[in-house]
Amino acid sequence: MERITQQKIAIVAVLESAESPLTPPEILSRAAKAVPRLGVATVYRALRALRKERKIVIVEIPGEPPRYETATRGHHHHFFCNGCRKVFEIPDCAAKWAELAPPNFQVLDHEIILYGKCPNCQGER
Amino acid sequence: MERITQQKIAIVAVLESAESPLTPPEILSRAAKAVPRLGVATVYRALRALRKERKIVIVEIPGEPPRYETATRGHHHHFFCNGCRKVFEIPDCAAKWAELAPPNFQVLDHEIILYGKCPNCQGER
DNA sequence: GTTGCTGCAAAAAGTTTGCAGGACG
DNA sequence: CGTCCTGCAAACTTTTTGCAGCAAC
Repeated sequence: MERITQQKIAIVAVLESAESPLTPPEILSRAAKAVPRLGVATVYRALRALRKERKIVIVEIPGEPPRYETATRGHHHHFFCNGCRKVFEIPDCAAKWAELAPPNFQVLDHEIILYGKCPNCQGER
Repeated sequence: MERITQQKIAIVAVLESAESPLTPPEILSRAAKAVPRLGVATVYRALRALRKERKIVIVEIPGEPPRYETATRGHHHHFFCNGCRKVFEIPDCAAKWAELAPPNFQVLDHEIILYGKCPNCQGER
């Protein structure tokens, strides 16, 4: 049903070797090194397909363009640096967020984003 | 510097009387009842101005279009119902999220979103 | 050899901007 | 009455779609 193409291979490889989540244009320019004639449409189609296969995950931070990362990192959340505008991973998530919801609300999932300054950006701006 | 216009008055009134955060098209159609010739551009410009004045706040939920709500509700977070796709307010936020960040990261703000089923949508789908 | 995937270009959706005229203070 | 704001249309940005040819199985 789903074919394994050079384009998808390249996109997954790019995300695997990325130090942080990437935007579609970033993915395109990096993957184009392996597949020169790669186009935007293919990137978007591949991202959608890979997401459906649960191979990658979308990272959406308010006010920022959508980014993507591999799904091989397990459950975690993100820290967004207001200085360098990079996304960092927050390793674990010890919590019972369900308790925050009002009674009778069934909590199935959650998303947490922290904002601040990463070690390199403290004291600036 | 900032003028008080009929358009902004109408937009704020719409958001004040809204039961949940609204998208720009929703704001436009509701505010147009008070200001018939209201256009999209004005809505976007007013939303930006009101946001700069800290009168309203943007609510961004991954996979959903941006929504806006009045800033008069104090610090809180949101619950997104996977059934009816409506946004609910989570009253308070008892937290020490700062502890989640890795050492040397300075946490200045945070965002939490819960996903699940609201009371009306449980048992469906 | 099929059939799904790709690349290109055009289209859609959402948001921003330029400009002439009108409303606010 | 000067200036900021508005409405309209056009421009932009980001993502999606149509279609002929190509590549995966």
